[in-house]
Amino acid sequence: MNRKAPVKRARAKQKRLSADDRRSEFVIKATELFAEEGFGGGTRALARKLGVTQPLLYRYFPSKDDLIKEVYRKVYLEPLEIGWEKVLADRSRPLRIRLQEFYEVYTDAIFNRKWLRIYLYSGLKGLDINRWYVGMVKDKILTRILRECRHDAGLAMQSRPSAAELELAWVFHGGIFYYGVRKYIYEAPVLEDKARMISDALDIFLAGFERMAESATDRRRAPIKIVG
Amino acid sequence: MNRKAPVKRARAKQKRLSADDRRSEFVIKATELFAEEGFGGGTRALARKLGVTQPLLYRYFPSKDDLIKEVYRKVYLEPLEIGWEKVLADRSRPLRIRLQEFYEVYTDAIFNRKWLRIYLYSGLKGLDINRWYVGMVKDKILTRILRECRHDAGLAMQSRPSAAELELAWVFHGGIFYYGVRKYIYEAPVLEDKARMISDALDIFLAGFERMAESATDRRRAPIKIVG
DNA sequence: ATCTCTGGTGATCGATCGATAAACTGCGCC
DNA sequence: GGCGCAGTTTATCGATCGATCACCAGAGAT
Repeated sequence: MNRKAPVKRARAKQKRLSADDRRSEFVIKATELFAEEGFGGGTRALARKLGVTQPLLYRYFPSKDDLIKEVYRKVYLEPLEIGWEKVLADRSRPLRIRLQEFYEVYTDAIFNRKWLRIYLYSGLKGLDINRWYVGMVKDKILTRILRECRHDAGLAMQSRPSAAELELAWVFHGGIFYYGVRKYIYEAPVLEDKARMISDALDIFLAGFERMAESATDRRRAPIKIVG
Repeated sequence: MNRKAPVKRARAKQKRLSADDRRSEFVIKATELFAEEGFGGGTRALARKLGVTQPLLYRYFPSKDDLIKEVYRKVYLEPLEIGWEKVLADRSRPLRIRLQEFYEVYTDAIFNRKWLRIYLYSGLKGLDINRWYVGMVKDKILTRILRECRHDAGLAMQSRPSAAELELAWVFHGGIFYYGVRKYIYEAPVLEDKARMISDALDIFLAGFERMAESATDRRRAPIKIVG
């Protein structure tokens, strides 16, 4: 056998990229792959998506875990790039409008198959970054929303929201989040008008907050008991 | 080499079980394993949990996939065994009480690490059984709740709830569901009093439903589009 | 034209995966 | 008390996984 034949390489395309480009291409395609297959997705499948061979991955990342960490970083930090802090805090505009705009922008950022699946997969792994993100939502979004609500209702300011208030905000926030899960994870039919969904959810949240604020001032809430 | 030495077996315990017992033990332990590791969890790790060897699995299940299917069946069908249909429909009791009791019982059934994790893992796989469950929640729970709400508010009965109403119910339901996810998946601190959380969520849902019902009587809403 | 640096490949290793076949062992039955 | 079957193990296969190594090739500098 002539093993020395200079096999004229019929490679589809010799894709010679700069190190930075190749590296970020790895992260992008890895995000897509892991979003679909979970983090158990293979490095060979990933290389195939790039049109390169598998060992090349290890020129850019010491291990698969390091690649995964980069995927986390990118996914979790992406939605934070929108400056929604100011949207919520800008008291020159009506609270209702601010909340509506914030949730429209926020859900625009995270309601897509890729983000939601990576988020759920990493949540199931119980990673620190996931806990950090949940804490961030609590501190930077829900606490801020509650502060604005209290201000809007003319209530006394307090450094930290009560546990019940916070839970109210979480249930509201979670309800909206679950809309994205139903649409992009379960692929179930949903009310197509997302803005309308947010608007309706806001209606009942704000009404509920006012009710709770009122009842908290005059009478103590009677505990609910269920017998049966 | 004396390869025929009758090695007196020092097995910890010869656990000789009946076929039925062994089989259900496989399903139980597989549920625990897959809940923690995902369905990528290995058959050897599963066997180790049972204190048996790995090939034994294949005496009871043709393949790992068949075992997984049994896990699905068990997990998805378990919460259905409570007869919550009657709890919701029993009009001799106040609606508010019925809803409170239903959600307390329902969440007692599904708010645990095992159930929620299996549910999320299988949801990410996009299986038919998951779609079936979501459809079941819609038809058997949310639609029924809305029907009872309409009846309670003295509104005209309609065979199927409007898309906006359904979405309202979904956001409410999802908000409660997300409480379980936060507690058992993210292991984040939550308001410990689950009944109180349900009660508060119900307050704002019912108030929101009434508001929507009122506004629907005087002015017409724009038509809503549903997309699969 | 050649040297060199670096992006990229081919071959392969050890571990682990799901699955199979054959041997063994303990319990119930006659 | 020995037979037989059902429950279990030992050994092993082929595929696939992440990772490593030596080598190749193409673009820019000289």
